[in-house]
Amino acid sequence: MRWSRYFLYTSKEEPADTEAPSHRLLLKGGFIKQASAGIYELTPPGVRVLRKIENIVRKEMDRSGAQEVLLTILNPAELWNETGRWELYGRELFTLKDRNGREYCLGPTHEEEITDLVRSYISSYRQLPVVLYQIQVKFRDEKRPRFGLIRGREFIMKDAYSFDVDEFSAMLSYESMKFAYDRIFKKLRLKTLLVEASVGTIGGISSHEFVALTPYGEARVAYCESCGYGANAEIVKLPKPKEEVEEELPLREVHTPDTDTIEKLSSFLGVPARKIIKAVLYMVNGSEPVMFLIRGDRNVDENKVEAVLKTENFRLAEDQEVWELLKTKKGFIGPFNLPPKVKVYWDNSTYGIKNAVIAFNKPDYHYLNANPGRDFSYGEFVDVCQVEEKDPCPKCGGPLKVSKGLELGHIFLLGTRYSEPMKAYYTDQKGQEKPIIMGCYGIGISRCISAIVEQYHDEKGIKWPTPVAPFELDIICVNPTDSQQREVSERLYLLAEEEGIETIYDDRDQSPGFKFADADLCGFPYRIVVGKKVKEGKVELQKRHTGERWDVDIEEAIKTVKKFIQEDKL
RNA sequence: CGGGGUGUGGCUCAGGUGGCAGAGCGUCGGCUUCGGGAGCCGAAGGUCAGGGGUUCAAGUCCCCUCACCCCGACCA
Repeated sequence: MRWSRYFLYTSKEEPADTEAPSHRLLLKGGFIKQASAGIYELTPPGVRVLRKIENIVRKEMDRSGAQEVLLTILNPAELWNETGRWELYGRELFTLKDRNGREYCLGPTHEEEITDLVRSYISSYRQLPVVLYQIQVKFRDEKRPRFGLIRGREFIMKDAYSFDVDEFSAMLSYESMKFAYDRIFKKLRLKTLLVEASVGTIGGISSHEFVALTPYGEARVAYCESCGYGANAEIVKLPKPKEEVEEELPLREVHTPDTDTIEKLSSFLGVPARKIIKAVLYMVNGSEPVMFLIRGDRNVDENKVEAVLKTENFRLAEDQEVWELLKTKKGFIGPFNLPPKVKVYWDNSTYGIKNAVIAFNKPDYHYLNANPGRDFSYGEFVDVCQVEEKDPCPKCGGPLKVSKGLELGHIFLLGTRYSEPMKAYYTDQKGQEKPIIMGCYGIGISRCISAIVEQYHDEKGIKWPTPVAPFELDIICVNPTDSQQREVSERLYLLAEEEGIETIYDDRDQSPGFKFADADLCGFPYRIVVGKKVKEGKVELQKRHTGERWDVDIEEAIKTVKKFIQEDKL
C-alpha cells in the first residue's frame, strides 16, 4: 500500500479529552474516530487490526469445534419476554419500534436468539453437543462509556454458546472453551490472568474471566503469586480474623463533635481506624433498612452486599431516612436500640475486636472501649468486605495482590437459565424430554484492540505485535526527489509485496522527521529506511519493539524482514 | 444516578470589565529544503453547540435545551 493513497491520517496535535494511552494513541494514530459517546468508527488501518484479531479468534474457535453463525442485530421483544430479560435488562437495552409499533432491541448479547435458533432444529440427544459462535456488533446503553474502545456502547464481540445433554458434558465444552481462550490470548500476545468470577444473580454453575492487567480497567482482581489463585475481587471470601488479645478497658461515652467520617473520628480520638466499628445503612427495595457493621479501615463491597441481599435493588440511606429511623445522623449510627424493622449484619472483619469505638445513635457521641459480649452482642456474620492488598489468599493463606484489570473474555456455564423458559428441549435415549444445558462465552474483540495498545506502547506511539499489526513493514523513502532513493524504495516495495509481506510504503512528499514520527506512532513492527546510504548499497532496518537499527545490503533487506516476521508468528 | 467541567475554522486552543472573529497546526497555490513532526511568500476556510432573553450593540451577561469529557459509585 502506498501511503500517499492510503486512508490513514495521523494528527500532530494531542487529542483532547483522553485519559487512557490506548484511547489517545488510537485517535492520534488515525485508527479510530469518535462518532458519539462510546461509539467509534474504524478507519482502514483500524479495520486491518480488527480483522486480524477476528481471524485469530475465528481460527481458534473453529479449531475447538465451534461453528460460526450470524444472528440478527434487531431482535423482537417476544423472545426477550420469554426469559423475562426485556424487563430485567433495564435501561442498558437499546429499544425501538417498527412502523407497526412492534418492539425490538438492538442485541446486547444473544442468548435468546441462539436458543431460539437451536430449539427450532435440535430435538434429539444425537444432535448434541453443539457449539455455535458469531462475531458481531453489540449494543449496550452503558451508564458511563469511557476510554475509547475500552467501554463503548457499540462494540464488537465474539459470543459463543454451547449446548449439551447434561452437566458433565457441558463442563467439557466449558473446559475446551477455556483452552481455546488461552490459545487466543497467547496468539494476540496479550498477557491475561484467568480468574474465577461471580455467577451473578442469574445463577449458573461456573464462571471465569480472562483479565488483562492494565491501569485502565474497571475490574478489580485479586491473585496469589504463591499458589496461582485468581479471582474477581468481589468473590474473594474474607474469613473472620483471630480474636484480639487485649485487656478490656471500662466503657466510656465520649463527646465527638463533627466526626462524621472515620478519618475525622480516628484523628479526633487518636484511635486507629481498625479499632472503629462503622455502620453502613442501606435501604433495600426502597424502604427496608439493612445495617452492615464493618471495621473502620475497611470498605463495603457492594457486589458482596448484592450477594447477601439477593437483590441489586438497594442504595445507601439518605440523611432524612437516617433521622426518621434512628433519630441520628450519618457518622453516629450504631447497632443499639434499633427499631425491629432494621435488619443487622456483622461483617467478618468485626469479629474478635477489643476496646472498639462504636456509635450508638446519639449525635456527636461515641462509645470508647466497647467490647463484644460485655457492651454489645454480635448477630449474623456475613462477608461484605472489599478485598485489599495483603489479605489472605483463600487457597493458601499467602498475601494477595490486588490489581485493576480489563475484562477481555468471560466464560459462563449457564445451565438451563435460557433453555428452560424458552423450552429448548431434547429427547434423551429413554425418550424423555429434557432441557438443554447451555454455556456462553464472550470475547470483547474491539476491546482487545485497546488492551493490546495498553500493553504495547511507549511515549512515541503504538508497538503492534506482528500478528495483529495493520502492516508488518513500513518502507520510508527519506528523499523522494532523489531518483536513486526513489528507485530503490519502489523496488523494495514491489519485492516485499511479492514476498507476501504486508507493507505500507511511505512515498509521501513529507520531511523525513514527519515520516519517522508517523512510523513510530502507528507502530509498524519493521521499518526499512531508504536514505543516503543507497549510494553504498545499504538501507537501514529498524525494529519498532526494541528500537534496534542496523544497515543491511539492499538485496538482503526484504529477506531479513521476512525471516523476522516468520519468527514473530511462531 | 449524582457531582464537576467543556463546547469558537478540519485539529489544538486564545478571545479581562459587552464594541469589526483570532493564533498555531492542517488544507490550497508558489519558491526553497530533504535522516527525527522543515523555511519563506500568498490564499481559502466561521450559524462562536442550539433556542430564548437583557441591550443601541452579545462569542462575552441571564434562562432553557442539547452534546461531549472527567470524578464518584470509596460512605456511616
